[in-house]
Amino acid sequence: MARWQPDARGRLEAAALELFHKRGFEQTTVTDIAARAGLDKRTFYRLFGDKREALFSGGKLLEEVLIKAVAETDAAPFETVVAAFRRVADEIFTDRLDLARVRQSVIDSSPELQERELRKMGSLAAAVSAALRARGVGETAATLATESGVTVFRVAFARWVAPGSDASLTDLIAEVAAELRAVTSPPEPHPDLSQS
Amino acid sequence: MARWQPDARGRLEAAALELFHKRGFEQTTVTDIAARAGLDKRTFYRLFGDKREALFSGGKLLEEVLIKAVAETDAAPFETVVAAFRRVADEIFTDRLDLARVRQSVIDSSPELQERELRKMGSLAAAVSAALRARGVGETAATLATESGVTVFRVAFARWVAPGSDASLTDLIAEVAAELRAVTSPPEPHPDLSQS
DNA sequence: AGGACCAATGTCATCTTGTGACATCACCGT
DNA sequence: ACGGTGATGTCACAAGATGACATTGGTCCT
Repeated sequence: MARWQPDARGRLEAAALELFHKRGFEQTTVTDIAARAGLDKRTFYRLFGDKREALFSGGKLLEEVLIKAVAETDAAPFETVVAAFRRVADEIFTDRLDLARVRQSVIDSSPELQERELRKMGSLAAAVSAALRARGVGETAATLATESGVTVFRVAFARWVAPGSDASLTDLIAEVAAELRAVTSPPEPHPDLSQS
Repeated sequence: MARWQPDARGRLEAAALELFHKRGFEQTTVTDIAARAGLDKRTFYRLFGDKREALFSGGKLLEEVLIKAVAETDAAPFETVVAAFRRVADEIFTDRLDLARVRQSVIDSSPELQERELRKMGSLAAAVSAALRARGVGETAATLATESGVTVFRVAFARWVAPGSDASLTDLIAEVAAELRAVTSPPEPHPDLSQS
């Protein structure tokens, strides 16, 4: 059973991350990636929809864990989503800070990759929202709770990978969630009339 | 001054919207668009960065109006952003429902266009957040208020263009903002112990 | 054993996107 | 009139993406 090297997909992902990091996304050709993995360009396109997708295969696991957590949690919508993201932080991102940093630096360097990341977040949000609705949450509440939860996760994630940071992602998510609650709280009737 | 037909950019935008709508985004070639506008493919790429950009030129005006509204409003961060979007709704989207519906149907039909729309929203959010920070709002609060405001706008906009809807975008934004506040309010300590 | 079959990969051809380099052409001010 | 100038057209080409077909070992069935 040694006709081909095993795990072609994994080799291509590793090669892509490496080359994107070293030369930049635009300067890396799909043929380069395939060659470094000992494969052909055509094989790359059989395993990935396009050049960017090699960086985003982990999204599937993320979505699965998240959906499962939502389905198993019984709380108010927004709290459920936040709790689900905290569980994801524990189960998936702990011990992967270095990888996350490299990956994020690559994404930050390319608008094309940022677009794809946004799209992944969007489909993630759609799945979470569907999971909430499956629990009886109304459509609007599900959407708003999900979007707010995703916002919290994104801000917390950005802090987590920022240089010099050392807090755990779980804690950061809890902190940012509290801050969002404060920001969206109904305003004081006359906030400008007194100092308190 | 009739060497060339005037408003090449506008003609290309109209041609792109028409062809994307009639044949679909993928099935429309840049050469098709240029030909229909009586121009050359190369000219298209001088006016637009890529094929999708022909659908998103309005974003610049949107950002300007939004930034101006944020700069001129003096209220809490989230309320400021919501108010700014309501002003945008009045100044830009009123009387453009039909166009918005066509445009949205085109975007909804193509993942590539959805990616671009997400990116536009992202840069819009960055600009709004910067405008808030220029008014002394802290970085985290600015980000969270902006992202929440954008979420409100997106949900309201989706309702506005949905078939059968007839409420004004301004009113929808106010409604959704109230719903988001409700969703992110701190939860009751023991919500399952009594019916109230 | 021997051949049919299969799944992963390679090869080739082709279209489209996007861009650099250069040509064209009518209008402009002097 | 003449040489800029700016918007446009023409040509060439690398890279992304995809369909059609070939290759190649391994598996399974008889």
